Amino acid sequence: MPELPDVETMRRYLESTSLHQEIAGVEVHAAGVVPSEEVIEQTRVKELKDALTGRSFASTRRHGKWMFIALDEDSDEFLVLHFGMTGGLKYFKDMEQAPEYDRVLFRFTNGYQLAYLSMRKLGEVAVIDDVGRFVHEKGLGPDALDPGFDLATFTDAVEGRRAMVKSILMDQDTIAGIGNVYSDEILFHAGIHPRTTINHLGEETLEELFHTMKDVLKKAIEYQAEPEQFPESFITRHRHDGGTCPICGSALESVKVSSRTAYYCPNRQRKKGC
DNA sequence: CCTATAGCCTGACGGC
DNA sequence: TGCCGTCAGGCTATAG
Repeated sequence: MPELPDVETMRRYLESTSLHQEIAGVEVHAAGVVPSEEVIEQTRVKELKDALTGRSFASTRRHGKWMFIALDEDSDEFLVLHFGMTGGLKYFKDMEQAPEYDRVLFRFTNGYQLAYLSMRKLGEVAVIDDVGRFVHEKGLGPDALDPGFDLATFTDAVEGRRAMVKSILMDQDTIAGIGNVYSDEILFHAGIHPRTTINHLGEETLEELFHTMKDVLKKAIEYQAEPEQFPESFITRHRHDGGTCPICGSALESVKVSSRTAYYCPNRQRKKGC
């Protein structure tokens, strides 16, 4: 689930539910998501609780697949969330409504609580004091939907590189926010075979790829990153064994790229060069 | 620079 | 039904 459109949807969900309420307490049900060596695990959990209790969520930001939540209006401290492959958020009141796999629970004084869920515990919950530095230290590239991330920046970033185009799209150091599913969706609409090496794309195709990337991500956000709501022309709901192209009806094929399974339409996505 | 692989963690699914 | 292998929308570290 959690690629850029999903995280953006969750960010909006958090904004519409959880801002400006005092945090009464924090429960960590699975310390695994609070990064630490085992010996200092309890210390890190305590740090998280101490940093949040009595504060409130003031505003949110997102960079790629990372969400940042400001603690109080003029604080430099941020709660940072990453959702791994199976993470999510749920705001609820009664414990009967508690979701499965709630790893960290932020309890508000109004009796409601926000749960950070992660079935596979592959995400991360931490408190940081400088978003810019955090993004820099992670080596993240520009957020895919940042208006400042324009065509020229994109072509500069891939200039001289010869990796497969799907690998480039998924490389968080190059562009932050795109994962396996949306790279497939983007390449499908751009008509590019996932194993095409990027140096074999002509200038025009590269430009089309860039605009398609922006369009697909924006469109997915419009539909709250819910594949069931996506237009029929999207490949996401069809990207499984036995799936067919929603446009031409061809049987979809799959191939490994960066150890991930890429689904594509062999008719509409011709390998270009290489 | 690039690819492939393993590992983290848990659950779903298919085959026998 | 149970057991086993494989795979899954993430990221990192490592080797070649």
